[in-house]
Amino acid sequence: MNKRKQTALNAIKQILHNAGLRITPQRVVIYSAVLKCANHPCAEKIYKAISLENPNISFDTVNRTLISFAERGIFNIVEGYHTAKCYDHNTVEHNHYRCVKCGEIFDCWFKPYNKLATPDDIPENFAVKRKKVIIEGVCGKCKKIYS
Amino acid sequence: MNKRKQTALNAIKQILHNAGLRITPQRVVIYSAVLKCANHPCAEKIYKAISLENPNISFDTVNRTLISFAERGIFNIVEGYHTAKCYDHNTVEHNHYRCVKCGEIFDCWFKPYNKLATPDDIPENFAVKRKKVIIEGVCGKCKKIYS
DNA sequence: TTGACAAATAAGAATAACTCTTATATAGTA
DNA sequence: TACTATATAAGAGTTATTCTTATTTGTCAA
Repeated sequence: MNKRKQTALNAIKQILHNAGLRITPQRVVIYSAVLKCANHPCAEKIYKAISLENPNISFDTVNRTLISFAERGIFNIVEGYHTAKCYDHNTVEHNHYRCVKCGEIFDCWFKPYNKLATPDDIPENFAVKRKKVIIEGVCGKCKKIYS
Repeated sequence: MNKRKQTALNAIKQILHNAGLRITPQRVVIYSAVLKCANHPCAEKIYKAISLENPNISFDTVNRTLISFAERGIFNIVEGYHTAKCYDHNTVEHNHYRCVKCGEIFDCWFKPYNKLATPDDIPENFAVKRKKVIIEGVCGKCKKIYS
């Protein structure tokens, strides 16, 4: 293992440790796979991505691991649309574009969306934690198909 | 049937007709049930609400009907969170509060959210249709339970 | 007003995405 | 190193659809 990989491995271990999670080979593999994945993968996608090199990691472990990562804030779950849960390894505040045809998610880094006003009709005793913006539309790929 | 009910029935028939859908007794029942329901019901909830008086309407019909209503803009599907699809009969532009503990949805009628700026990093060829705000937090009920 | 026929429905099977159960294994610490 | 709470694998179970097939029914055109 070269130096860069060693450093990355230590970083992962640190993150798991800080989250109060035991460091298992499965978790290291799953964490790395999500980081490596360009977009917002679901459990199935990660499972497929790792299973060739790690045929002994079960789907259940992938799913459970991703959920526990999300619960501890290591990843976020993308605001969903009744499809499989998708994970976002970038926990810096940002929003999402979403294609209503294919469900593809794109990041939106438009700053003003991070400082939206707080609404004036908050339900009784509702404690606001965060505000998210979803920009719905049709992506370039789907526009071609449907027009 | 009294006059008010007659008028309501005609209104439903008009809506279905305008949407290019055939007027069936099942659709009238399902449409009315969603209107009568206070919050944002899922197919299961509507099925349960109507099945006592209409034991011969199948769950599949309820589900299929709600989806076809949503496809034609009669209802909206609430931006979901990996639970059953929830429907919103109010198609006037508004946003939603969402309890991250129990998933309950509340309407947000804060006007400024209806005129958000268009972001400056729209992906190549992405056609923006609408922008939604989701205000995440913990509802009063759940705050009591978890504290 | 009555056929014709595309659309809609009921019932049950099939599927997708988890979620649980149980037995086994293993990190982390005492 | 031994112990024990955690974590894992494998497979069964659950939830929320979604599909298939046979049957029925709105709607329109004659």
